[in-house]
Amino acid sequence: MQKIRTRFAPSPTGYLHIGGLRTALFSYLWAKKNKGEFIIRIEDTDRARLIANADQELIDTLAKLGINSDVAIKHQSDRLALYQKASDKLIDNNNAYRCFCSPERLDEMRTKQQKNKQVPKYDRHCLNLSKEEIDKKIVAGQKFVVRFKIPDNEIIVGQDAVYGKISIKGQDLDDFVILKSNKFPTYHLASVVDDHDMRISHVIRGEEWMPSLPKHILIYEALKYALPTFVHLPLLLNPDKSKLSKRQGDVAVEDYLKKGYLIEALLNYVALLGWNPGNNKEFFMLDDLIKEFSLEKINKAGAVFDVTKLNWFNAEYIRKIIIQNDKRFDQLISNAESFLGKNSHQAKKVLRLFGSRIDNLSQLGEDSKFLFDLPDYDKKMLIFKKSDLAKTKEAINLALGTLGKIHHSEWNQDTINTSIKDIIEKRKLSPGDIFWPLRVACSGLEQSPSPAELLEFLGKEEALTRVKKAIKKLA
RNA sequence: GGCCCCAUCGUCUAACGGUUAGGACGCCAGGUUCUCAACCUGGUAAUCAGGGUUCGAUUCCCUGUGGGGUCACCA
Repeated sequence: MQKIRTRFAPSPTGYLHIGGLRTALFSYLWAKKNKGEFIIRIEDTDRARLIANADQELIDTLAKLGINSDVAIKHQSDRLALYQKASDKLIDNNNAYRCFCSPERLDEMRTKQQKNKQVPKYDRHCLNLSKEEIDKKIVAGQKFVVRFKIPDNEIIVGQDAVYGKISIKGQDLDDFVILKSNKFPTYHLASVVDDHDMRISHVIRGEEWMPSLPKHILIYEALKYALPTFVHLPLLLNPDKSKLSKRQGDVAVEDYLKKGYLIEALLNYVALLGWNPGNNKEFFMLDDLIKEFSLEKINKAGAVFDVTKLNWFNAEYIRKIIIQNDKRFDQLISNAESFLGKNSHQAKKVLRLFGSRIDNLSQLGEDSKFLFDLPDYDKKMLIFKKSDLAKTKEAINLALGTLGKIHHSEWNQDTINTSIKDIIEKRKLSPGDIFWPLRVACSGLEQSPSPAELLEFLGKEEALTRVKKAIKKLA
């Protein structure tokens, strides 16, 4: 049995994209499910678009999410000899040829073709250069690229684990470049050579690569490499169904992390884009995904990336973690701290108060502001809609008296609630008569966590100060 | 435009050729209640169209339509 080996091969031209994350995740899951190996490989063959340190940031972001390479990470730029060798072999076997056409000539050719409503395609100007001509040009220092020679009249048939059989006529293909004039390989050559060299069993990548699958198959065959299993993943889409891109909303994984999305939620949501477990289960931690992932359940149609549902997952995870109160809660707290600024030392208590009221940690700062700085409010706000001024005054004064008698050590929700309910019963008040003004007194808001929670959070001293302030307003 | 791929509620999706087409998000309503959220209950909403094949098509085939991807010395 062949060992399952997958890879994620980003090019270091920017940050990790949500779509990239999904591809990396599926590759990782398939390897882990089969006790195989997952490999990260850096495809840095485009020298022009290269961004310094982007490779490391890509790797770090994946690591944060729990996705790590099982072997040392290689860069294609360190392996040029390998591609050169493959290119030479292809030339020797007459599967490829040198092309000395200048970019200007190619541009001209293409515009002419387009003007004539033809498909832009290399005209094979250099296909039949004689050995002497080639040598002369090389000696003269002329730059050249190496092009793969597409066999005429051949139908290339490929097999994909998701899409099944896909076939294309050779005549629809262009003699594509495999080695650039700077001796760097193009993606097509480099990825085939590397996937073979690294004994990749499953090539898992986005659907946008499907049109070049025939080219890759041709290279595999010309190089006499055994074909891996190809797995093309349906695209992630914008709400308008175009390929997910930075237009409306963020696409960088780091942006989501910075905005307060939890890793668990991100992975869970992304895993369910283009894949399903075959049942109604929808909560998956990484380990569950490894257990249940399968290639058969990958969809063909693209999936819209819908932040609304991500938000729901995020809210669910925030609540779950707070309720379970295990070590993940500590991580959540330190995560929350970054959104609370100078009040970060209160992160744990703020989370308890707002955990069920937010779907994102980034809301914490704004939502909890009133706890640290009471906003001004109108005195009319203190009167419950089904109550009146007299009753409100009576209730809040009674509350002040009762609360004042609670010892500091007893100052908690339960005691507070018991005392207030005691007043309600004895004085035949309705809960709204007393709870409502207490809420407004503590928060200056009409919507907030319950008064008892607020009172406890504020602590006896600050709580009573706010209640007294309310009484003064009513006077 | 050429080539390739795709098509179930608004979105993510389920359904050996036989189901009142299921679940989730969202939305709406009700319940709980001092507010909001959470929570519970219910509701809303889909097989792109037309032809076949079949006793029977969401499902298989064809055509159309729609959407997307791709056509670089970028990946």
